[in-house]
Amino acid sequence: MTLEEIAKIAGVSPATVSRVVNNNPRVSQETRDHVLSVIQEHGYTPNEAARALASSRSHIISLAIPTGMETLFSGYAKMAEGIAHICAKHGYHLMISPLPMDDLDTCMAMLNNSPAEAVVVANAQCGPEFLFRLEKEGIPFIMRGSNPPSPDMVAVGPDYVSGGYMVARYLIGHGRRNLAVIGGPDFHGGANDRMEGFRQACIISGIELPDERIYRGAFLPETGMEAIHAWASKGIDFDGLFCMSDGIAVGALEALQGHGINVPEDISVIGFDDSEIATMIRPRLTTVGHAQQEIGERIANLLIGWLETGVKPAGWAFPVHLVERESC
Amino acid sequence: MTLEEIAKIAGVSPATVSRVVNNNPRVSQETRDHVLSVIQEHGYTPNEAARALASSRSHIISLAIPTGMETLFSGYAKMAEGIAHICAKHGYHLMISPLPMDDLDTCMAMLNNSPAEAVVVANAQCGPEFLFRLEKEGIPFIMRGSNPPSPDMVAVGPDYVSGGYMVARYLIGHGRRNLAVIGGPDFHGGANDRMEGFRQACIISGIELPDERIYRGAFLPETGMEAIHAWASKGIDFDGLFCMSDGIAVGALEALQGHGINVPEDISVIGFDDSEIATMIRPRLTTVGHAQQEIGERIANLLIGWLETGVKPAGWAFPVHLVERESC
DNA sequence: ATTTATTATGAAAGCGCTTTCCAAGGAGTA
DNA sequence: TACTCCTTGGAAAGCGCTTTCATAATAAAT
Repeated sequence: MTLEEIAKIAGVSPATVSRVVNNNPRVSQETRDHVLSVIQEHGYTPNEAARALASSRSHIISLAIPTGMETLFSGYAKMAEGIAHICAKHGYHLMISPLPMDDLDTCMAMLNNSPAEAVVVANAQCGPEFLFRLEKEGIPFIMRGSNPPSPDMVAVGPDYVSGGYMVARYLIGHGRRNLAVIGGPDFHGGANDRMEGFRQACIISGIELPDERIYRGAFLPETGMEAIHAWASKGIDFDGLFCMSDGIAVGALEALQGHGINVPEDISVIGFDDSEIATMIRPRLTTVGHAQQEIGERIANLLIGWLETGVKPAGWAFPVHLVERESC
Repeated sequence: MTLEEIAKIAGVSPATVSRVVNNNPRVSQETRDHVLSVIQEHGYTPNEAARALASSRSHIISLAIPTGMETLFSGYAKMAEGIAHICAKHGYHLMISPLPMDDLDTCMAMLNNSPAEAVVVANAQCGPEFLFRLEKEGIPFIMRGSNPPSPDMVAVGPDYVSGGYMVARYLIGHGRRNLAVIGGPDFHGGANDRMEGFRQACIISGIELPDERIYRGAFLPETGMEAIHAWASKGIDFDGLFCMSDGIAVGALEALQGHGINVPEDISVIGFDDSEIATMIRPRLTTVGHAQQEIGERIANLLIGWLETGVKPAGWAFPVHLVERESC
């Protein structure tokens, strides 16, 4: 079934059918209903390729993720579903593009070879150069995260600053005074945001946070273990620990156990992300949750709006919430 | 830059450029090199939409996953990356389509509205009806898994039968004689395969496996807990437990602890999938691993081959391996 | 030298849709 | 009545590529 055939059957021109299909108002209600019924009856589905060619709009959004980071990707699964959900609703499609972030030229080539007309960057893991390249090439994109490298990039993600703030206040509320932090990479905007919020809360509460009790590394269990061991060997003491990801917390918890330290008796530990593992380890991890799927939905809505209207939207920070479990 | 412009610059016809771009052998090496250099110099990228329209080949593969099963989806992340990787290599693209599996008509409509020309079904979780629909509509597809509902569907996945076999033998090798199994849904081919292999090993080893020690449910921690509690309340005893997924094992382990049973001292527990949690829980879970990414790559290669040659490939079962950790 | 098989290239007709431009008719206005 | 304005619908020109068919050129066979 092609548009033209439908036109013939309905006794109208192809232009009219196209208008009906695309909700163009320049058709009388009468004609519209008639065409619609013919379409219904004959089960017509527009050819996406033809539509894309004629309108130079592919209706395809690409989700860029760094290759080799399966774990990260799986963390973004809920977001992906949120995006896909909204896409489907608006007749868009979600494509996933694992990109070798260490080779930006290849990345751009892959993106250019793809039919996607916009991209959501799912990792602040990659440095900012990638984002600058996207901007330079004029590809509409939204980054999932906060703290974009340039103020006119649009970022949508959890409100990490208040996340960090919340954690510190909670720890302090539990009587902890000697706080420590194990965080993500230095260049990671989200990690820096969490740090900032955490610091603010410390200042407000009149609590010191010496640099030696801050350890930055990857968002992985290994980093957690490293940090604990490093501190232990230097005899650095603390009673409240903020791990910037649940993965880090898993490692930290294990190392702590190894050193015969009890959680939550001796020290309180808080993670971040409220991922699945949080309920699977012992003690169950107190952590900070954010609405992954909702974020995905917002990103998709914003991006689609941008594509349709041509006006770049503003970013958005989603509130986060503390999930109390057993590690504090 | 369009093909036509390249043709003009190179002083050849559009047809020739097209042939060069598509590796059509009907071009002399000389011409080919020349055109290629012009393309290189001017940075030409073919328009995917036009190509799709003219050839009615979108080069897009859809990964169908059931909506709302984020956890499952995340489990398939590595596979997705494998697929995407091979796709990229062959100029294909991977689209993800969360489908409401409870409404097959909607599923098919969504698939038909998408530009995908083939699909990989990532969940044996959905009943077989979906697969039959795909077959009826003549959409090329490969299911990830084993034991397809119809013999002429192509399935690619881990060799679950030998996985189950391996587990039983291992348990028995550890001196366990009273075996028990907590498994996935009855309609799940993969679960049934594991069961079959497990049974075979029992028979060969002359070990009884009474039905009361087999509990089937979802692939979730809850199922593991239910099973343990059910058995405990009935006073059913066992010393070797096979959980058909790591998730189930997590629940079982927890329930076991709740009943004051020690693992691995009192009973040995083996999971399945070698997912991330396996190393994060205590005791670290002995489990069965399979090459997720490799499976994805194979699926993609097979599907692309099918698309290019038109001949339906044969399915494939990947060997699995036992990962020894602390729960046995 | 003539015919036949081969190979390399171009011309041109679409693929199925969108969109601009134009025409016709009806309503509103002077 | 003559004029302008607005609404609805059609005609037709592409969008950028693929692919069939024809043709020219070259090689092989007779």
